[in-house]
Amino acid sequence: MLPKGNCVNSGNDMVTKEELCKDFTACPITATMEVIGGKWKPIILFNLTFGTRRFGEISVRIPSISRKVLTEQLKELEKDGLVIRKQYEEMPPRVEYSLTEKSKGLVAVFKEISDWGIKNLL
Amino acid sequence: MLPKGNCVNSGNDMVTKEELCKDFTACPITATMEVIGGKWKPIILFNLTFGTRRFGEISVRIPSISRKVLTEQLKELEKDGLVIRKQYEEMPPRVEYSLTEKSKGLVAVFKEISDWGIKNLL
DNA sequence: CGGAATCCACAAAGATACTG
DNA sequence: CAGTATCTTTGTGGATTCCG
Repeated sequence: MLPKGNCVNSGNDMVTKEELCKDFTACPITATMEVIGGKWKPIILFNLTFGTRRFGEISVRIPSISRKVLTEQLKELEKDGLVIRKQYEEMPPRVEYSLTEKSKGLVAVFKEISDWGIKNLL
Repeated sequence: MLPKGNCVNSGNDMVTKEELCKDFTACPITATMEVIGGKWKPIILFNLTFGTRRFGEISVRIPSISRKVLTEQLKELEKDGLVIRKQYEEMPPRVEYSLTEKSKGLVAVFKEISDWGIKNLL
């Protein structure tokens, strides 16, 4: 028996090592950070909280991200169900990205992160 | 002039490129993620939200992090003023880590992240 | 315009062994 | 117990070129 308290439940009860590992894999913090974490995803998602954006718009608003990386990140976000990609068959091409119902719930998360950052870092 | 809306202010007003870049460097989301982001820091900090922990305790509760990386991450967190390191001159040695006033404000952040993860990912 | 493909550099992380 | 030191491995991001 180990003291209870992995990332999921870090209280003071006792827990077996098996439960610890099991809980660890189901840690909501880890799971969320894997999906919205990383260097760029929070900024991309936060950008989209203000509405639908074209690829080029996002690129302009986040000047320091390369288009290659932006493409990769958007693909991952789409795969995880956090953004919707809508492609218009026009010339020149147009692609629009927007949040999903799932990711709209992240607005509260970004608000907390932003508030903390303003208060403690800026 | 560009459409206004970097990571800080992604509304629809107009903004100069200079303002865009200026705002970008001051983005509270980016600033916060640089300090609490990464693969391990959220878990480490979340662990400490339950109280003071010894190095070995943290290591047990986060089985998948190596002690070397845990040491590195704790050092960075200490440098950024997010954890306090208290060393007892005993044999065997004892080192305790705890949150600072600054990082205690992150509890709300982790709550939001955790709630969203439970609802949408687990 | 919105990518895809390729190559490259660097930093972060893991493995292992050792120590006050 | 709580780290260091060293080496190796992995992965993320950058630069460039090309395409429908």
